Amino acid sequence: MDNKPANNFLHQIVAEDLEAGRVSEVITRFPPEPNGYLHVGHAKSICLNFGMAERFGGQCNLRFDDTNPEKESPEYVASIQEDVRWLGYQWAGEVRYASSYFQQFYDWAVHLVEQGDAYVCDLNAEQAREYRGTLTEPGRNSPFRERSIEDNLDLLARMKAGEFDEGSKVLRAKIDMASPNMNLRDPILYRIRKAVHHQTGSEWCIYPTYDFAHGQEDAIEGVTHSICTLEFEDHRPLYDWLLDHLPVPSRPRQYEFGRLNLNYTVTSKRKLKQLVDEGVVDGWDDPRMPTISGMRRRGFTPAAIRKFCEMIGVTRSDGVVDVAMLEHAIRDDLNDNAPRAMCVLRPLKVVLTDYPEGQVEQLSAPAHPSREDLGSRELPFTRELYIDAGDFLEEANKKFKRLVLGKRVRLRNAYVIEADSAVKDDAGNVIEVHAHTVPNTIGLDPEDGIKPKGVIQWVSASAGRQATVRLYDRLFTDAAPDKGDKDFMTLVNPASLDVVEGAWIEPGLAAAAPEQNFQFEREGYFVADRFEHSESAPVFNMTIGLRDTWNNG
RNA sequence: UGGGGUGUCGCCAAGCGGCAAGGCACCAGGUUUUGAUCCUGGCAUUCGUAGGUUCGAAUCCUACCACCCCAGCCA
Repeated sequence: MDNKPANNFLHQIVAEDLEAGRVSEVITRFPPEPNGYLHVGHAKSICLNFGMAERFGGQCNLRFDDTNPEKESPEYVASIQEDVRWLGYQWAGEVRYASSYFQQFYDWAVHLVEQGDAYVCDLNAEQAREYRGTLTEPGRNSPFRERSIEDNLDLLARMKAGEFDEGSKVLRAKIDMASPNMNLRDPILYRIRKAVHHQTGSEWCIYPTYDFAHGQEDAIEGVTHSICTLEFEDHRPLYDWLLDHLPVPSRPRQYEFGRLNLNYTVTSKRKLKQLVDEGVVDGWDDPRMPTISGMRRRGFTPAAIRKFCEMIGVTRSDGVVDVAMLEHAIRDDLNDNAPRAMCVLRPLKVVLTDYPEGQVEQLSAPAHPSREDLGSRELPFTRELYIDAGDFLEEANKKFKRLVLGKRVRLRNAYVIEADSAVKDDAGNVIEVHAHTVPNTIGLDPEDGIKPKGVIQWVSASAGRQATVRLYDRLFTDAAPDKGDKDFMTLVNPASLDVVEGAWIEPGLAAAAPEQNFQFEREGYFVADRFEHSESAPVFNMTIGLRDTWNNG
């Protein structure tokens, strides 16, 4: 309970509350609305809320804030639970739903009316907007503001009974139409929505607004610290007003933190949904998406995402985090834990003219340079093999540490070879390289003392397997696709996906389990696709390339 | 021009009156059968600006400036 990652201002608040005895235990909650898939911004909130409970020995609830049936669906309810679990968190007890408290909310609405603190208003949406005033001008009281308690009670009951049309009436709190805080200008508590709700069906035709639900949900669940993002700060006075005017069972407190912004990324459910709906990506879990499920499919690990959230911290300032930090987090995890393997993305055949046809040597290579516990794998070595086309040049300067005619290069985990000639097609393209092995160089330097310039990966042409490898680049070409009046849809990177159909992989890779991570040496980290990879038709997704400091940055 | 916030290195972020942590990125070396990893070193005489209080301020006070949020019967 006391081995903490970094400290942040909320940890301090909670620690002080515990110490002062203001709360005896910490109860937090992660309250998504099931109207989209969770994204990396939610991961920050999840890590914060669940992490807080973990750190202080409390509990964290998963509660769906399902007060708007028109935008929600069971698909989202399911995906959200899966994502939270995948991140490694366990919520306290059963999953909760705001909708399961609807009767209580209604009873409290009646309570407010009886106290003279709420009234039924017949203004339509446009009229209500007019009466609300503007940022600089106070609003005016609704002509329905002074209805009698009896009338309000009757009208509210009939709203609930379905007697009125959508939009014709709302229940509003009677606070202050002249408040400089717009949220206090008689905020709407209930609206009529004759929609089927994914949890309550047709039981209700009036639904509470966020403001009339959130604080009470927290109070019902005994939430002590209700953590939300900065844009709800102006709602806190209303959150408190409602709790002060209702006979709630506990008194939660709201605290706000700055939401996560990532450059080259959009994190808005609306925009992510648009990318999905317009087919820019293949779905919410497309590996290019910053959704939890997209990152999962891309090969990110829960540990890396949690590490990232720890790195960026929690504050009240809203900044833009460099995606390089997210990339660092996943590289760091995978460098430690991903087995190494070899994959040739752009195959160029090499024939070792001195190597006997039909001969196969089973070479053994460690799965990881420092993790002996990860074991080793067998690499069949044969006369014909593939290297990457980018690893050969007929002639090159000394900076080029790969294969050059007349020069040597080490085949990773195998022999040093020397290139003799290049075979070209009619157009002059190199289609094959003839080379020979330097004897006795498995695990040893050449006996003549002439060391190879570099090391390159290879795959046996006869024993290797072919695979589909998907290479990804950032989804947006602009560092701030979300900012200003730019249309983010026009900033989509046309080259964000590159599907390589004819890649060659070392034989053992075909048997990889879906979601297994690897480092394809000298290329990057890859993962066997969660849904489409199979031993007979291997499919790998690039998680992130290796850091490359070759051409000065 | 109303209200609520935030301003510390290119980015994130410690700092809570005693003399600017750390991470990312970047740069320079070293090791290396991954141009990776790893290791070493460098990287804010200065904390939005201007005043003030104090022996002493990023930390307190004042004014100003910049940016973000709020006028959904969304959350």
